[in-house]
Amino acid sequence: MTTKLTHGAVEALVKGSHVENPVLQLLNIRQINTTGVPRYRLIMSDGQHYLSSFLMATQLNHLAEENLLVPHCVCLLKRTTSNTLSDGRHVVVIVDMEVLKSAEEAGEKIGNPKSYSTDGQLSSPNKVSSTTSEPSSTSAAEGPGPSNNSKGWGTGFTGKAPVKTSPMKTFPMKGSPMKTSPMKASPMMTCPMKGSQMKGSSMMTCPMKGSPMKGSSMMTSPMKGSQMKGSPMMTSPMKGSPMKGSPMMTSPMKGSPMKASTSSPGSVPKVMPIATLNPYISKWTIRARVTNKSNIRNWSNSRGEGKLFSFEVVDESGEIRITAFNNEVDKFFTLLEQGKVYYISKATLKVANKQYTTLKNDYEMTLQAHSSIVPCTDSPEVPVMQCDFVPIGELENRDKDSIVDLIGVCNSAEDVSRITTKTSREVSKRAISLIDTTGKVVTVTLWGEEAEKFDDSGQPVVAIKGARLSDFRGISLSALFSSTIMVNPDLPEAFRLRAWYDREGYAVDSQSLTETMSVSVGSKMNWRTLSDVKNENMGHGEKADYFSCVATIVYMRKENCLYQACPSSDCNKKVIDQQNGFYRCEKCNREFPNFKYRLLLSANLADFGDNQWVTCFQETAEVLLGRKAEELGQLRETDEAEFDEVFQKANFSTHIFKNRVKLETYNDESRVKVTVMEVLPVDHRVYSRRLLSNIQKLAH
DNA sequence: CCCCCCCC
Repeated sequence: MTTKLTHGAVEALVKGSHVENPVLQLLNIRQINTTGVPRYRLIMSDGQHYLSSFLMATQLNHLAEENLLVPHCVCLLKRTTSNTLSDGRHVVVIVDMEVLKSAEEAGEKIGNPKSYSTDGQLSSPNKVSSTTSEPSSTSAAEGPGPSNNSKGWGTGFTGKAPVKTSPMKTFPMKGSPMKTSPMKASPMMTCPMKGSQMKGSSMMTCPMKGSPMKGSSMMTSPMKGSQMKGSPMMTSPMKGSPMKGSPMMTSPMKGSPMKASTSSPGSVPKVMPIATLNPYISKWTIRARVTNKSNIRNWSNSRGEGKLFSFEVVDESGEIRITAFNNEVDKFFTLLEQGKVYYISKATLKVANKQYTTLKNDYEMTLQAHSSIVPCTDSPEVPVMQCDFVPIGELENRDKDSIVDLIGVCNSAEDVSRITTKTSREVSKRAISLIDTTGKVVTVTLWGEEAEKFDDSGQPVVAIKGARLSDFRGISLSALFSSTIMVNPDLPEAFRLRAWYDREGYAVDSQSLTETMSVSVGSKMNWRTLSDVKNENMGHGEKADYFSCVATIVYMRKENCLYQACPSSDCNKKVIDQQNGFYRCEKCNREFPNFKYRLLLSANLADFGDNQWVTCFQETAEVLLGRKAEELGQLRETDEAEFDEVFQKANFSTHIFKNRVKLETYNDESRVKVTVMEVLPVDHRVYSRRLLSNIQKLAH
């Protein structure tokens, strides 16, 4: 059975008319650059027409690399954008697609497609290329792969064609709308809505309305800093947001209208999608919204010194980071406002260092002296931000140090505190706790002004773009300088979360990925059952092992639990009663008229599966028995019934035990010795789901 | 050309 292609789709895609999930056949694929991140240009056919000007967004490169994009395969184009290069040529950027039928299954070229002319001036789709771009039977039969021919159709996109559009003039600095001092660290510097103009914003239904969030102050809203005056209908922080519910806001992959993003002809420049930019295209203009503008920072290193700032921009196709240095800082810093849209051209593209980038773009941009940035006043369709939220329950599967976008309801937050860093800097920090529909909770640390200004009242929805995953206390996150923190953002995810939390989420038996609060201060819990300790041969290694368990004391040897120790403050050696009123310490080689009582308690701990003898020294034994060693020593001498009572009371009590386990050998006999390092109360915050599920998981 | 991202 032959596959039905979507006739007319090529034309529709080029013109930017809406066409729902068109099915096209790949006739050829070619890598158009030989260095850097590969970019692929495709010839696609709808059975009637073919067009060679399909450009694949790099996030789809895996399809080519996995050899799925073999000529004649049939593809479902789930998301595209149509654009016109500055020389007038049309490009269809494939942002998302899937292969419906392999080349093998599809068999051969479907129909007898003719070349689709993309421009009145162009008689063929390959004006800029050699004949290799024709999907003749021979070339179409070629498999994918980089072209060795530097003059092949791959060069067609490198901007060698004449440019019709006149370059933009650099926007003058005077009369800059920036009101705050550039150097002032505003708390809203990371908020996408900062400084956004509310005027003329159309009302939109606000899913947040009537939710408990209404009690949250405007101070925590991403709308903070917006010019709200003259918006009398504003009843909710979310309402009237210029974010306009763009479906592309959070997921570039779904629901994009396939509307041409080219501007109307005239003085406005032709605009290219960010996703199509690469260092091999020399002439381009993007129209994009500033989403995350940094402060100006100075640097000084062996290579020199200077100042810089960076910002991120987003359009419907993608996002990119842009950095300005020195003179360009002076030129552009005040011009660029968070949340506003600009035409940007003539900056330098370079490969982004993935180590530092939080954005989904293989490239980043550096502004140059001749770069042009011009405000775009009317562009509501430009999305506000792109987030790729990772469910909190998914975080366990992500690598340490990876950068993630996160959204959740802030169900609790620490107070802000001041800490001193290793480099003796003082900084504010605040840990907040986020929960989402996975029922998992994670702690995120906010820093600096983000920490100071954060308001958790009303249990707001918090979205964080670009937080770093850490393995501290299990799993936790830290906001970065480059993170964007949005409180009650106008995002579909936020509305869903709000509804979920208010309906049921507030009551779910949540499970924290981050070890919290009283337990495990400074160290990670390594939960084990007592049978695990044996089964895993814990302590048999060269170094001791440490584990934590929840267990019940089932027996304590009260005989010999106390000994008479050297009274020297740093010596706990057992002393010898000289029977003359003096006590001798062999270690100190001294006799003392007194001694101190020390505890050395052997106890048998049990959990549901096993039991284990452990040793508790002074501090831990005192916690278990609820008495000081000295007290117990006196009691044993004066009131044996009361002394017994202490043990009776402590027996069958349940605690969290943090233990050290090590194989010890004496007299050729090896046995595992478990020493209790710390005894903690069974705190329901910890001894809840996580612990139980871990124990259950570990038990089987 | 930066790339600091802190603390328990």
